[in-house]
Amino acid sequence: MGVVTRYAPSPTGALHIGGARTALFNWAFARHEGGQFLLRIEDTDKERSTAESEKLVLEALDWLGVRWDPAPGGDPLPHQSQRGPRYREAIAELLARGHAYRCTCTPAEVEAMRERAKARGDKPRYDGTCRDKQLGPDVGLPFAVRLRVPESGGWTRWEDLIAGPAGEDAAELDDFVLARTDGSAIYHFAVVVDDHDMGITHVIRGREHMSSTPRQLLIYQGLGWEPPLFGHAPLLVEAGGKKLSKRAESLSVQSYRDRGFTPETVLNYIARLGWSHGDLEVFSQADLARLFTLEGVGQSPSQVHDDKLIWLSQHYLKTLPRDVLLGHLQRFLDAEAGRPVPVDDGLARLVDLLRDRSKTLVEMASLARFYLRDDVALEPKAAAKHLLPAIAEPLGALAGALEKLSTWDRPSLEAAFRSVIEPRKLELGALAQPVRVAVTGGTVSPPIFETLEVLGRERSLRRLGAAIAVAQRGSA
RNA sequence: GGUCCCUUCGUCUAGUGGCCUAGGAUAUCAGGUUCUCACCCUGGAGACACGGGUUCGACUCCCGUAGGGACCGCCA
Repeated sequence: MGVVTRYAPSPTGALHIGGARTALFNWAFARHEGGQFLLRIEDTDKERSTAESEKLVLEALDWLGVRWDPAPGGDPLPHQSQRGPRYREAIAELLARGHAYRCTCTPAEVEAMRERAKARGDKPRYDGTCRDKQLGPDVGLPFAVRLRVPESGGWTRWEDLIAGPAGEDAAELDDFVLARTDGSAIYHFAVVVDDHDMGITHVIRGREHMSSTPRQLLIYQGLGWEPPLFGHAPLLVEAGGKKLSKRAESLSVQSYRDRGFTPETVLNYIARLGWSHGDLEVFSQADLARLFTLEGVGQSPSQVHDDKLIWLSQHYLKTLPRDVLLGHLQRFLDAEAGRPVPVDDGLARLVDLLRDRSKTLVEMASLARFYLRDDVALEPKAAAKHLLPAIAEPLGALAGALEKLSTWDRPSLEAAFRSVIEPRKLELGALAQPVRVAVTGGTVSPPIFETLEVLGRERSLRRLGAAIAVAQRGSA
């Protein structure tokens, strides 16, 4: 029987990178083992679950390229909210087997007994008031259903695929609720039933779920089902060391996208958070499918820092195939230009020139601004420094030489520059920098010949002319 | 409070008793290259939380201490 993993988000907000990593680990493990990776929406909390959140989560997974397989039976995306009847059936089964019982204690009463236990210095827990009452379905009072936790025994031991030997004494657990008074199942129960029904063989999730694993094991036990194998990955924490908050908007997958990181970058980044493969740093999605093992997952929490993310971003900007890069870049180009931008030959070449100089797609689009728009303004500081009267004459000479050029390519452009600087004993930089300011408005751009070549004769000469006028006025 | 978990350079990590005067990456610093910015190249600084054991030998095993964290709901 093959490996089947799953990711089971609750749609209560955008997918943050902690969740994305869990999804990725499950995906990568399943692919590596030649198994299946399933998705399930845990929306039993009607208060907090929203369709918009679900959309955000799916969109994030899609953007990252994490694809899932349909569940047994063909449902591409099971929702817990649709499975109420099945949970009731399983609850009835557990009741019938004597591993659960009806409890008529009200939440207020339970709260009170917890308080009393705490006051005594004991662990706050349900005291078993209804455990042996043998209450039937006809008690006449609203009732919840609780698990009958075995008195003793090493029931909750398991060999964690990541953490190693784990578990605790069942005596530490109290008789927790499985079904609410309205008959609906609580999370721990729904998860067990779902994982069983979906044929999940390996549950890979965050460490925060580790201490609830014993309870789930007890449910499997009560139902007489074989539990899956568990692997609990260390948490992702914020830069300060705090747990990732659901409200950490800045850590949502979408926010990384909007900051101009490519999906390849984000995927690689989260893969290396808590997982490693020797000294390798760069992994494509295909690499992950090939190399991912649970042995490579570490034990300690990882902080989310931008350092390596930015380095990876730069790496992918430099190495991604041109069409892939342009696909990612398009929306940033459009935003920078303020209109839909057709990607012509010149723009494609410019993008190649920008690969080495951009940390993000946002920066790349910004550096392309001089090409995307004709309303580029001269930066005051740059103009004040580089467009002085003394440069007006050489710039004029250059404009004249450029106008006479029969071909507008790198060698011709360079020859034109030489014809101006050599007789005047100027350094190339003395002329290049003013020209750069003239055509891009600022002091940063790709090498000057390439910049002019890409911009084209018309636009270059027009901007040069305007700059010469500025230089002449310079100190006057 | 209880149970459980974690602890190697700032950060991500390699390391499964001798290969470790602890490796890589990133960040940082200094040089080089250069028409700007970057890229790139070279070099520097930078860690086994602490204390006890076990052992011929401990970053690696055990115990304790400290620090950090997760979980203890008719939330997921």
